[in-house]
Amino acid sequence: MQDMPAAEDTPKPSRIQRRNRKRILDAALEVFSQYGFRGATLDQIASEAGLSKPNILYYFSGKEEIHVTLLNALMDTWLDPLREIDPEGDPLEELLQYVHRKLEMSREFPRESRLFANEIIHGAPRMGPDLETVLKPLLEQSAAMIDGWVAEGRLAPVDARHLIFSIWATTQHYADFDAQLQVLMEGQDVHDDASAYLDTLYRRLLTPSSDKDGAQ
Amino acid sequence: MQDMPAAEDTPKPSRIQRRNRKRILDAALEVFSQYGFRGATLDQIASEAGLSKPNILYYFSGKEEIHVTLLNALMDTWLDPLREIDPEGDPLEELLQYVHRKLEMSREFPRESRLFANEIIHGAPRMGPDLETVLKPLLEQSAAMIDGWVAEGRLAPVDARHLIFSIWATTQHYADFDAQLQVLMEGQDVHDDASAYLDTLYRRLLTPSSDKDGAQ
DNA sequence: TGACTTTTTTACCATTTGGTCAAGTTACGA
DNA sequence: TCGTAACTTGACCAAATGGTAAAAAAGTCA
Repeated sequence: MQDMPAAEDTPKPSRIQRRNRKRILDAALEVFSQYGFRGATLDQIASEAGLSKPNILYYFSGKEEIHVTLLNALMDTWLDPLREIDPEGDPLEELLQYVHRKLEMSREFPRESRLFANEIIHGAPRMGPDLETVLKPLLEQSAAMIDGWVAEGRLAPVDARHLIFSIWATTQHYADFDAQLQVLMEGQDVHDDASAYLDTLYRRLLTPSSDKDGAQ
Repeated sequence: MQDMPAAEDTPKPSRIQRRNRKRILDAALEVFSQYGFRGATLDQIASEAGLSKPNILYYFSGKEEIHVTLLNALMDTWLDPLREIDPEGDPLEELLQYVHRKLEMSREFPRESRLFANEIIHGAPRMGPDLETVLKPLLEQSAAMIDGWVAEGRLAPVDARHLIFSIWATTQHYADFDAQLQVLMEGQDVHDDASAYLDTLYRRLLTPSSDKDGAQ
């Protein structure tokens, strides 16, 4: 955490300041997630936010800073579901709940998902540090927890890291590839079916063989 | 198929013409997949191709045409693995083979995967028609085949369309989110583990219960 | 080799776009 | 109500970028 550029360290964000920064970030999320970093223009963001371009640059030092701000804010909420897994809970149910929470986030925050996906696809030029310092430790911790569950025989043997990757992939897919799904499943209730399918998928993968001492 | 602009309908592409068009498309794939459509510049593509910018515009009418050409060419090879599923083969093995072929494509053609992902994430502005006319029929056909297998009890009950979506998601993830994986799994042999994991995942999902007549 | 076609390059635009600046305008405490 | 600080804007840049035009160069074939 070596931020705080010593220039303007939020002494006390005024009411109007908070409001406008929020407007800008909302607009930027919309525009960036739709057109990508280079595809988005400050004019678009300004127009979407209902502010003038110079006014936007009054609140943020540049296009880049807006993008980075969004990405940082995103990272936290994005990983919340993973943090909420209870190591004391029932392994299978905890993981299934994680899947469902993640899928729910794809439905509720598709723009955030696409913003993130876009950043990673392009090599994560602005997220390298965060991935290393925030995501990686959390992955390691979660993987260790899952490994523990497997060792105790409370989950079927599974590669913990790739399990997590596949949960990310399958759930975020519904947000990131929405345009494709719209064409392929026009009108159908994609998310409800997805929820049922993913439940089946991970239940069959993770349910320990009920032989002899088999868990529940 | 209402193309063929009546202007230049490839009478006979000269040797040098084929060579340069290929160079340009190679370079464009590299640049587009890395920076996205708007993020890529003709100068970059030209430099990567070892040609001058005007020279590129001699072979393609514009940036857009290069991109569309790439996308169209991609669609075909991209769907080949799905077409190769043998309706007469063993259901489980056919589908597992499909998974492995798809994963292999992610390893061999990550740029193509990212190009495609990028296009879809941004709303598929240049692929709408192709998705409808090429992808959708193929999906329907494949889903029908899988439904048939399930009905015969040769596969565990499963939502065929979402099964296919999840295969796409999990395999392409390894190409599209490579930057993230590099950080999280530095140095490790991601693909081999992925291959084993996905095999387990889909085997457990699809293996029909070995009881007498199956069904749940 | 000479006439003709294909390919390549050297300048050059016109527009877009991120960003600046100085001059307003508004909010707010004393 | 006045003064100061916070906020907003119109007018502008400079650089980047997609694309054009016309001439030069390189092939090609008789």
